[in-house]
Amino acid sequence: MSVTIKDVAREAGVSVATVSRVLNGSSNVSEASAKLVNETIQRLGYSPNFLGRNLRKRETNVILVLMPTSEHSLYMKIVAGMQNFSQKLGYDIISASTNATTDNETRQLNMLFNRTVDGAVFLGTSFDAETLNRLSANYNIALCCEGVTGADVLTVTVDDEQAGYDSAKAMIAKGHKRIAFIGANSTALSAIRRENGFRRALDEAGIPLPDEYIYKSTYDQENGAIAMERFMSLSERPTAVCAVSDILAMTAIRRALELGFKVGSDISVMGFDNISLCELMTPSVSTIEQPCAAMGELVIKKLIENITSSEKDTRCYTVPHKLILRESTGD
Amino acid sequence: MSVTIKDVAREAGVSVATVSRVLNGSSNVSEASAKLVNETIQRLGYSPNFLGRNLRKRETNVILVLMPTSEHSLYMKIVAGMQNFSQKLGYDIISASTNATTDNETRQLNMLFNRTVDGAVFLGTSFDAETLNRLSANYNIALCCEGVTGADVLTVTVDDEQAGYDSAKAMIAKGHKRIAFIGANSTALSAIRRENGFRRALDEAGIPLPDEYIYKSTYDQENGAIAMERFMSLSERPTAVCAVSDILAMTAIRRALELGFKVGSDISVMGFDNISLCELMTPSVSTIEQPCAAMGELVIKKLIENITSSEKDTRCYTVPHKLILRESTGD
DNA sequence: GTGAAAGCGCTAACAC
DNA sequence: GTGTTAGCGCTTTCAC
Repeated sequence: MSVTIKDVAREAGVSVATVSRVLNGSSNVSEASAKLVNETIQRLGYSPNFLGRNLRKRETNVILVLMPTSEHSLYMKIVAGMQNFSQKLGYDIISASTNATTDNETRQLNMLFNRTVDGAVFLGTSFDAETLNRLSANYNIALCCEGVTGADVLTVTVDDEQAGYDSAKAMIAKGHKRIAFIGANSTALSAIRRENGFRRALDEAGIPLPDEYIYKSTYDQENGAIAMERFMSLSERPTAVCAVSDILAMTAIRRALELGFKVGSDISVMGFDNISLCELMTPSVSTIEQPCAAMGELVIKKLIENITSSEKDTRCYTVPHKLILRESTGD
Repeated sequence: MSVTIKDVAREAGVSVATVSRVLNGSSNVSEASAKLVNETIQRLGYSPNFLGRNLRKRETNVILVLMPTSEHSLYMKIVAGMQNFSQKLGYDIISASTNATTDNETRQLNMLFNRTVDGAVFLGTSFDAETLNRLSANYNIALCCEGVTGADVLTVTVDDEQAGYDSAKAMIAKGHKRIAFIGANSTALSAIRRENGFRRALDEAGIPLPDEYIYKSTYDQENGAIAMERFMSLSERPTAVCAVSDILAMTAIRRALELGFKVGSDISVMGFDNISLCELMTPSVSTIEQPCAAMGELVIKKLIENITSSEKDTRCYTVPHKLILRESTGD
């Protein structure tokens, strides 16, 4: 049914080795046979079976990307960046969503164990440092976007502490003196670091931070609304809010509007990520941009280096973020 | 380096055949050796190499999903539905974005040609009917969400004509007499059908449809704003607008707000798809829901049937849509 | 119930 | 330049 290298060899009157050579661009083949073979390939509609090839070469040139959810445009942008870049290096990217469950994550990782892919990058993971270290010792893996404390694994993120600092600093620069924070009390390292940066900025500016100005829960979108409601019911309301994600900022904004406040004047709101919706919303959302394409490219570059080299780079790389001011902070 | 079935066999003191048998749950193996083999597998941390297995079995149990863009939550929801479902049938889903270019699409399809996957489903495609028919003759493919005229290929969509009809009908039921339409003059069959349904509803109700009430361009988000601007500058402004996508509806809404109109009273707007943002936006967006999970499940079910059977089902299946009214139409 | 051996489609020595 | 051949890791007859 399916045409194989053998068929091509027979039809072209050469050996399978010769066909393989033209397939792989080997120089040791005469122009004449190359032409003949290529014509035969065309004529038979032959396409090499990569199961055979990959089995023999013990590599697949495919990298798996695992993410907690595929319904977050941030991840999609990162994956797109990876795809564009890896293509040039002859690698394919395939991706899967784990729904943030360890079960799914473990199951998806089988592709790594069963040698269907050469490496994996986690856009957030539910594995602990120990598990990751064990994985990293035996396979080529990397973390992107979200690091894990104590994990001695190749990692690419923004400088979350500095980004949190910059976010707060932007509000301070606008003259705000009462600034609240919507965080996440998950174990997410990025959220913790952003909060640390936020606190440092207020600290440096001598701005007090009452406990009621900090709302920490999960990344679930409704928490933005809950936080805002809580803030705006305080006797001394904040005039600005920094959130650890755009989605949280957006639902916070929506609730503020519903409560009758003018966003951008009564209350300013900063997001984080710069997902495409930031521009679409009314008001548009100020935020810290994560450079998705750059992060994706760097992590893929480093991971492929690990795959193709004998030594393993397990360092943590940082890419530059960017402050973007829009209507939600009165710009 | 990597532990193979041979290692397990040697360590357990049995033949590779026996190991293979316990791996595949064959009944013809004594309880004793099964136990022994399983222990050895555990001890050595063995994981079967699927390249070898798939090569031998000539199947991968993997299905490829190709989509124009991964930054559309509609597609992500469909893929999620597919994933949850296919898992039960022992299949994995991998997905890739084509950025709507034939080049990318062709390149991605190599996974089908090189036998890395058993089948492919297109969430929209740039291939013409002839190409698809040729593909379908030699491989297991399916279309989901977006059909192609003349393509004799397994297809699953909503009844777009009826959905367009229902969208307009909902506006008519609310008493609107001047209803405009934001469409797409792309070759997208769904957009054409939705427009046909829209026209039928107005026709049946005896409502005139001046040319200026139809704005057709591409699915690019800015076109919603352009359309709305055009509509609202007419001497006789429409009081309702139906769009072929939520994104177009949302940018239309945003522009209407910017122009000082009250959305839901001055102008009602209907979207299409029911992406999660519909609820998040202010005002929330009325729409026609596409049943993502149901579409994903059905197409995967049918495709797997094709893969595992000798005859090929190339019919077109339809799944039920749902009208959802929210604030943007004054509800 | 178990093992020996063939072979899935391919690449890469090795010989010529 | 080219062909022969071994073997990647696995499943599956076929004997026993």
